[in-house]
Amino acid sequence: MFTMKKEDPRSIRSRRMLKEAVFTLLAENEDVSQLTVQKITNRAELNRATFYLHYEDINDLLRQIVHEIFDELSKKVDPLLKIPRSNEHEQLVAFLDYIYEYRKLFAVLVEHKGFKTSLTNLLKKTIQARRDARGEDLPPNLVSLDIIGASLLGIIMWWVKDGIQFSSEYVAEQIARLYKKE
Amino acid sequence: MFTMKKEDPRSIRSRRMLKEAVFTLLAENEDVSQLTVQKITNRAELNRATFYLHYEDINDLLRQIVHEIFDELSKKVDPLLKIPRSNEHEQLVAFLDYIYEYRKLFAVLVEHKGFKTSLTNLLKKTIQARRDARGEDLPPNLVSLDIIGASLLGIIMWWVKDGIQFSSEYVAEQIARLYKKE
DNA sequence: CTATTTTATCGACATTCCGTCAATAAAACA
DNA sequence: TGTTTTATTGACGGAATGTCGATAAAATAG
Repeated sequence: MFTMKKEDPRSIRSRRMLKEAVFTLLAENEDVSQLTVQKITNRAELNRATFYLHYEDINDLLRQIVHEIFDELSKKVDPLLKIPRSNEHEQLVAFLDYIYEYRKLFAVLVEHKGFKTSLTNLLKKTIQARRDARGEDLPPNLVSLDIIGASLLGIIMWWVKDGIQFSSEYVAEQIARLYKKE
Repeated sequence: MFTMKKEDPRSIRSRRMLKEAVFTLLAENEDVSQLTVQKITNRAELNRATFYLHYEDINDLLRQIVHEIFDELSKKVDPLLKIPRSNEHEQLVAFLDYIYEYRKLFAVLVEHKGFKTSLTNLLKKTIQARRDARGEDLPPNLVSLDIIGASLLGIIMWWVKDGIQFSSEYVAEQIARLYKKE
């Protein structure tokens, strides 16, 4: 049996308040570089020193927020990877729909290095899974995973930041056209 | 005849020193977010207040540096666009070679919004020029300029930040494979 | 060439943010 | 309930910011 060491409810509440403060501030500010510990703790109605008990700095807090979002995103993506490739378009749209749902947050976090790395890794993992599923009918002149991951990241960054008027369906179709050899 | 209002040589020298200070600091720091006006003016051996006479803030200074680099880059790219498409590969390699030359600076500046916009516009302009040159044999299922620009930006960002061990030749070939329908 | 005007640079000030104390308050536990 | 543990807090020193008036250097007029 695991002896789960109980966490002080004050800590849990403080961390929740700090994260919520970041969410509301980002929704107003639109710019991650304008965040200060001062603003965050004011919004969370906590002392500034309390922040440093839970996080090393603002980047550390953002890192953890990113981690949690990716846990959730991975949980939604992983089952999709098990579906056969006939549904590739639906898979892609479902994935993009999730991003669209969090587009404002993504538009901010996509500037964060850890976020870019996590998202790229998820994309590469997904592409690799598809290639594995396809088996032997791989095209001979293969584009490397790095390149595909980087280009997909670029498209998603553009979409959430400057092209959010386009639907998931449109972006999915454009991506399909780009990568499909015909 | 234009009456060029002469600039105070002190101003010219100060701006030059401040820009050079940024270059040397970025070459050491590797991180644009760690720049401070303090550090820049210390390195430039100028008073901190002098900085604010010439630039609004650090972003303003970076904006102007970006602008100058793109003036230079555009001058190199524009002639290439006039060459017929048989030399597309050489054009792409020449373009990437220029980026490779400034890769350390690019790796830093590519985080800057103005830089991304400028680079994307240049890429889109280049792609459009090629499409125009090709005339009527355009593929029916065209990928939008926005999408191609965004994916190329993503690839270049990855290259200068995480994949600089790869040669211009390699990246050019991968890009060609990605966008060429066969 | 000298005197005057213009303006670039500088030292200093108030403000804000940062990171870290010891003191206090709240939760966990015996 | 009384004791131990730990989360929260106010306060302090240091650093960066943006903006003064004072000074020094360049441009200009006589």
